[in-house]
Amino acid sequence: MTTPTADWLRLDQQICFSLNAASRAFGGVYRVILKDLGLTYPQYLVLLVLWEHGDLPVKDLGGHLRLDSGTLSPLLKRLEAAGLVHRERSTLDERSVRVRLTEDGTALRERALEVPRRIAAATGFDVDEIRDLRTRLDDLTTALDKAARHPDRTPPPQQGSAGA
Amino acid sequence: MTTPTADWLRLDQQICFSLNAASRAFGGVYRVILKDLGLTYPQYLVLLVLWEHGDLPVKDLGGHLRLDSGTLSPLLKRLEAAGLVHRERSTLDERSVRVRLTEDGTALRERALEVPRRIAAATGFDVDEIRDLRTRLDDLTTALDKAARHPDRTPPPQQGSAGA
DNA sequence: CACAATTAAATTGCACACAACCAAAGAGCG
DNA sequence: CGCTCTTTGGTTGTGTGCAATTTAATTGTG
Repeated sequence: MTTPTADWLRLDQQICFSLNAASRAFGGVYRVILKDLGLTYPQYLVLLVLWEHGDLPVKDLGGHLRLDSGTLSPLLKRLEAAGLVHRERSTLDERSVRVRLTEDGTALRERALEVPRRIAAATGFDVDEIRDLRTRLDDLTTALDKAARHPDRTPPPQQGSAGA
Repeated sequence: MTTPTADWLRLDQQICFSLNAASRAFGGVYRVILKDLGLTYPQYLVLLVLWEHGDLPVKDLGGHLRLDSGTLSPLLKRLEAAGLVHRERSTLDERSVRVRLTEDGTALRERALEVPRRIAAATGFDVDEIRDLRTRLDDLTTALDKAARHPDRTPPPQQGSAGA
């Protein structure tokens, strides 16, 4: 109504594109900072989960990170080649592969403690702003995930959605 | 001060990870919606720019999207194979390659007008919320880009930043 | 004009993401 | 036990994203 349809393609771009750009900008900063540790950003995320939760099967790791085996398998192979984690099949359930930190992987945590401060400094945002932003993003993710599971049960914006 | 150093690795994870997760969640929704148009999300972004600005050299396209030729070259090759754009070297400056929409590429815009409405519906956010979020994300991107260019000239977060 | 420096694209190599498919192992049931 | 179904990881193929290198064209300087 208020916006001509022709402008929608610009408005639309701004939402998703801003998110995409911010995500890649973060990636750029992490890339610089994590280079000292020999890690990529996704590898760092995997280690964060392991440092916090200890040994985990690949399945649970993917649950925490929202990643599937197609992404995690080669990534974990590289972390194992770097000597930071070790993979071993569970004896109870041989389908499951448990990911365990090596001594080097555990030790790397000490050096990683520097990372958050440097990232926070790079953003220039204070803690409250960050927390607020995070909350909104998580709400957005939840809504989008739900929408992705159902194909498109969204009623047109006109008309009251009395259908429920 | 307020947070034990050991918890920083969790706080840190939440900011960047929320952003990353939201970005990928958006990607998932776009993937479903754009499948009808035979486009990926980055390809759609390229077309958005071309629909808005008309013909552009690869360089300017990358400027709008914050992407370099390493990403754009193969992407544009695929768009050209799909018959949506055409590439031709400029006669004035033969280093430059101009990207031009074909008739099919121009016509696709009509069908793309549906996309923003479906995306907006998927988020469940209203226009003001979206705009506010976008503003913050753009601020974040600006800060991060600046920080990425300078290695690490950020003073410790204590001390009032009276410097301005 | 010769020649170094710069610029625009393309190419190569590496690392995600994700869909689709595959194989092995477990679970449930006759 | 045999059979099917499900679960868990792995593999393959496609498409980005980005660093580093290469090639061709242009610009700047003497």
